[in-house]
Amino acid sequence: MVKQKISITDIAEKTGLSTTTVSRVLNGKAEQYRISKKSQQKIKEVAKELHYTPNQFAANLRTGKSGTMALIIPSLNNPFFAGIASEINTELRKSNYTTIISDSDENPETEKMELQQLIARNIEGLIIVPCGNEWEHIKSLQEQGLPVVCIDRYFENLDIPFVSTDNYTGASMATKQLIENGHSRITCIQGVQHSTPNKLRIKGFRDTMKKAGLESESIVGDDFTFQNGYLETKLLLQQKERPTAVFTLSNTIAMGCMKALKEENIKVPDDISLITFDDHPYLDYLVTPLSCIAQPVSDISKIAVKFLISKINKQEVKTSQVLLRPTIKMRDSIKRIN
Amino acid sequence: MVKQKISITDIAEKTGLSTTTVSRVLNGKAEQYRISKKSQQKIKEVAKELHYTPNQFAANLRTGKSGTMALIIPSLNNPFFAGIASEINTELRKSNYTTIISDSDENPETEKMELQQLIARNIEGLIIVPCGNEWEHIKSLQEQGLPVVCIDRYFENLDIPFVSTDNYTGASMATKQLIENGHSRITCIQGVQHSTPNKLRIKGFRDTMKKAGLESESIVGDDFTFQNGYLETKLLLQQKERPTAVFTLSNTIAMGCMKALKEENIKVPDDISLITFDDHPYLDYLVTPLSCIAQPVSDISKIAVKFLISKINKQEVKTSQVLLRPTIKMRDSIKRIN
DNA sequence: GCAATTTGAACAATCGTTTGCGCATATTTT
DNA sequence: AAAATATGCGCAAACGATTGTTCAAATTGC
Repeated sequence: MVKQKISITDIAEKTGLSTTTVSRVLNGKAEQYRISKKSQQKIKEVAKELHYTPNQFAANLRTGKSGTMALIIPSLNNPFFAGIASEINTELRKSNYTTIISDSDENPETEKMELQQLIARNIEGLIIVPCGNEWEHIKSLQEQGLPVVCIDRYFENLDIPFVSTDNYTGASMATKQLIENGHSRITCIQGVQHSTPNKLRIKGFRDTMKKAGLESESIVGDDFTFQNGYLETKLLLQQKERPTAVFTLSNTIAMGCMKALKEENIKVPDDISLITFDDHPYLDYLVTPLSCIAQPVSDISKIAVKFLISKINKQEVKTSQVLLRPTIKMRDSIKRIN
Repeated sequence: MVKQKISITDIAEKTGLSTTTVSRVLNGKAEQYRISKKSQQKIKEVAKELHYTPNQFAANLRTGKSGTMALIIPSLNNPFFAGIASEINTELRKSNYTTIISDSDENPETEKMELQQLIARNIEGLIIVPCGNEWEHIKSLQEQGLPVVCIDRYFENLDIPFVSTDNYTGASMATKQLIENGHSRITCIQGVQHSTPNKLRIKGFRDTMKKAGLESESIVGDDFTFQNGYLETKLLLQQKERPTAVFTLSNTIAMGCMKALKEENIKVPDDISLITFDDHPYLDYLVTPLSCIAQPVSDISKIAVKFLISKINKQEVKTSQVLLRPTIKMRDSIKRIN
């Protein structure tokens, strides 16, 4: 703590006015309480001269408002989430909120603990990428009056607002692309199974396969990690009949997959085609520029913030559950076969 | 804010004890103040039953301790900084601190404003990657008693603690590597010129060139961005006599460089060799796996946190200015010529 | 059995702001 | 010139926790 912090009282003394008046001027309520221009000026001058910074804690204690929002994501190390964090951080700052970013590390217990901490900090709102399939602790916060919005992952049939990608469509697009290029033996490497995006992507994949008369779809994996992508691909390559195409459900999985392919000296797209969920600048410069389903990260973040702010301002929002359409970015990782 | 928050007073009422006693028990000072086991138990039970969470604001107002640290980085979107943020976040949490991550967006004015905000939040310590060459505002905070440590970028000849990479050595290693492979026309694309890491990297580059009798070194660029890397490379390729090797001073610059090279259909390393500062998982899967100077991100973060905690605990630290040795990761982006 | 000590806990001030209410003075109205 | 209204500002009580000090009751010592 910076010692000798100067308070509203110091300004009051120096100006010969009361803390009440100082507070009002500094909060822009001067007009409302008819403080004379002269006093206003004096107070502002002295405040500047003394380098006054209000003690948020005191103000917050009094008002119950913290000016703080919380963002909980599964991992800052995942570029997808880092991007979201960055966007939300700046977006919230525009509305004069400070964001506390927490990393649940894909662990529901950690998530709960962080949430506790955050509550103690009197957060005014929460944006969360829930990392488990339990929703009670989140729902209960909402019921206590805390504005909450889920992003990326969410809970269906629950009235917690969310903003996410239309994962079903995204996966369908990717799968269709593969099929149209003649692929039929397609393996999908998935992430956390119970997560809504994963479920919907899988559904999109399955439905599209089925519609094309391709029943033999194979789905493997269980985590949105590099590790998972690597291991599953390794296993995949052991099979007698390898797939001709792989659809990875995240950029992290894709990276793991690529590592395995590289080790086994399998070329994309000549030996195997690849498409993934999530875009990333690097994807353009890979051995084979990777085709992907790009999520509207920026829009997701902005809408989520908007929801939160509206809730706080008690504005009515018609819809608060939004799915944004992803775009497919074709690069060179899919080979036309047959 | 969650309404109907229960306070220490509620517990006091329900147990028939005073807030004093409740506070002491809940803060683990029961023994010190000889609170009976029975009372302790009762208080803890009721606290749990009521789902009590302390109001940090009240506590902090009283104690002046906020349990909050600040981290200011130039951009969460840069994977290098995102990695640092992630590490520091979890590291500080281990010591029971909440971290507020701020994004200065490479803008000194923004940095100053954020700092103001953070001061108002009574942060107990600051880890910062300063984004300008002004240090007064940071130094002044330190002089007011705020523990500060710079990471990555820092100020020489100032007694602000810092943890960074030995950039001079890193750049020397990279340059030497290039020279040993027969390169003499080497262009270095730098980042923010006044930043200490950049200056030292440039110095390492220059000295190594000079030592090898290569005086004609060319240095271009002025920002740690994708843009900068792209534009400078574009310009580079216009020259009559192109360099045989490029040394980019960050991963973002490298990406921009690669984009330009790709557009002009220049192959790495056949047409031009490339090495960059900063590692990233993706580097392994690029068209040409990119050789790099990897910074010890994890160690930097951990040491920075350690410094901060020591300062707060008023422990003496012998040295508080540390440069960590980077490692060179050879992949396939350097061609032996001549 | 009375003083001395220990045990267990409460009083009340405090941190820096905000805010409902109140109260002089100054100005205008009639 | 008295009444009504407007202007400019301050009092003092919160907010919820922490803490130096005090104090009664229980226990011990002699």
